[in-house]
Amino acid sequence: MKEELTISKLAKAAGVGVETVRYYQRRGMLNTPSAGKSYRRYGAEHLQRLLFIKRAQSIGFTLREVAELLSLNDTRDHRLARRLATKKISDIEGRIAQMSKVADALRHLVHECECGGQEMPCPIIRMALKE
Amino acid sequence: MKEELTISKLAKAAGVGVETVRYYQRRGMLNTPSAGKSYRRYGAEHLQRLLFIKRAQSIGFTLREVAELLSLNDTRDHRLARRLATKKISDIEGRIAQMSKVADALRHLVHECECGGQEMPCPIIRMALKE
DNA sequence: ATACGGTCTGTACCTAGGTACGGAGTCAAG
DNA sequence: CTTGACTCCGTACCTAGGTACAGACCGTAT
Repeated sequence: MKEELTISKLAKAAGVGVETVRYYQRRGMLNTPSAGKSYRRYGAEHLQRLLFIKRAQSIGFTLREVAELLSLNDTRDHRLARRLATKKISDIEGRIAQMSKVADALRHLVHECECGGQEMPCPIIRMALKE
Repeated sequence: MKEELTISKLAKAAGVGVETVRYYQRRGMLNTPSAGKSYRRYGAEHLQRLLFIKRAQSIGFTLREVAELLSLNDTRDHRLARRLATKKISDIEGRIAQMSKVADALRHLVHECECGGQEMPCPIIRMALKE
């Protein structure tokens, strides 16, 4: 593998800032290649890892969880990875269910609000009061 | 209306901490009744507001947005409340779509991992790399 | 060979959303 | 009337997830 990217190229390729890359390194989520008296060079695996972090994060994983996922990869413990992944799946399902309910409620309220006149209290505000 | 609750009763009723109540007051989201040389007393409307904040927050509104919603309620600007709610709906829909894709991918990977042997690299980690 | 711009290290700062604490006043039970 | 619990107020601190320096060093185009 050619280690060809400087840190700023790497950051740019991943769509993050240089400081963010360093931050992940500080958190131990991204290894820091040795500099050898010059600048560090980064390769495809670093980029992959950064993209992984970004994607997992955008899904709603915290950095701590992302780190956990990454370390599973490193330990090659398939069973554990499966357990975590399975747990994560039900997490996600739960969150989706929650969010669907909320979206439904909001849709209903917007509709109700459109129908009601200006004089009544806005139903969007009242929504949150009842389960 | 009877203003009967002390701050700790109020906080408890809403399921938050006393300090959190004060924090919301500092943020101007909850008014601070005058103490009149004694302890402040809180009523049902304070509790309602606190519950609103909690619920709206659990839905994914930031405190800033919650404050905005509350002030909308105060100004009775239905159109703006609707716009906010509508925007939030598409936010939520987007996140649901994202999360569904991820859940699917994870399910697929868990299956694949269960079928593959220990010797192959765990596919669960590889997931996030491809769209 | 020097100037300009990127890198490295360390530390400081930022927003969001709280949480904790110190010191003083107040309330209510015994 | 004392004691213990609660309140008030101001300020400090905390985690998460970064972002921004400063000062020194490196590397490349001119």
